[in-house]
Amino acid sequence: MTRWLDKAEQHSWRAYLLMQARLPAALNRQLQRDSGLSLADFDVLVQLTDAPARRVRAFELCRALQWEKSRLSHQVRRMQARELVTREDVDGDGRGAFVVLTDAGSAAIEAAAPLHVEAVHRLVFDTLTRQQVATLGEIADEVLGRLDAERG
Amino acid sequence: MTRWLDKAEQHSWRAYLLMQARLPAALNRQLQRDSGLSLADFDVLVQLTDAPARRVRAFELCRALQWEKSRLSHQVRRMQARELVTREDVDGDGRGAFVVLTDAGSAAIEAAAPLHVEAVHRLVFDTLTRQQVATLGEIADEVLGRLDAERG
DNA sequence: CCAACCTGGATGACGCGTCAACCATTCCCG
DNA sequence: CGGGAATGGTTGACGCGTCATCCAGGTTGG
Repeated sequence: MTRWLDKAEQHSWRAYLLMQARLPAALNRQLQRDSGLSLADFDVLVQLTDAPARRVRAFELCRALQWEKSRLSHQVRRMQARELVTREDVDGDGRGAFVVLTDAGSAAIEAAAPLHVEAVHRLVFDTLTRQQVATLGEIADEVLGRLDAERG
Repeated sequence: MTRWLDKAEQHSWRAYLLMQARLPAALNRQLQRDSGLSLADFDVLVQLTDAPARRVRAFELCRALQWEKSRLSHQVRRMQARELVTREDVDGDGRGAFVVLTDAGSAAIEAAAPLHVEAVHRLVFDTLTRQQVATLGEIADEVLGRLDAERG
């Protein structure tokens, strides 16, 4: 016997699905329009900005961003083509690769960050109460816990 | 002066972003593994199942799903290749097109639906309180309102 | 009537994301 | 040692999603 969703669950689920489709799209458009960056670009650049010598090992980027390696590889290739980052060999480990922030990349994220965080404020936090913000965090933590549990 | 995110906002935001990346991915994998369908396939098939004569005008599907027309067109092309749907001309309007559910499509979603809703229960609703479910809906409605206002 | 406009839809290019396969290097253990 | 397993990374194919562009068929106003 299938457990279907009740009225309240259905409404919340539908609304959540819609938000989850439209919010990233809106933030992406804003970033793209104002700074020529995508959300994925932004995430990578943030990690590199916070790193010593503006460089991070690829596998560490994967860990920090929770990305799989092939995803990072593709992303870095595209960003390299736009000269936001470069790759460098690691001496001491012939397999490894550093992803290195370029000056252009640095400039791009410094320009983008304030506009992006402002958009996040406008679209999300300005309309939510402290309580709602707290609950959002709890919900996400719960679901993430479930996801981790499921993967064993 | 940029308004950065405070501690609580930052935690909620990060957790939300992570959930939003991993939850659809997990649901997609489940659906793909158990039924050979994607979430996008599922959404389209649901609409068609609820429709008289198992067919809906393309532009009505766009309205119902909040998709843009090119997205639907691409999706229908892929689904048609797998014989989940077909297209039919509309008599009375030479531009229009019906998207029509096939028997294979009908069988696919009937098999997929119970497993999918079960996964949604397991990953989301089983761990949330009624209050959290309600708040999730409120949050999504707030943000969707903001998004609509911005496009105003 | 017909030209301008609007609507419904398709297409191509590109970025994002996953999966599977592959390759080189390094590690580890018998 | 030497050979198999693990690690770090790349690549190709494919589905998803957006944007810009195009097109045919309708609609409307002068």
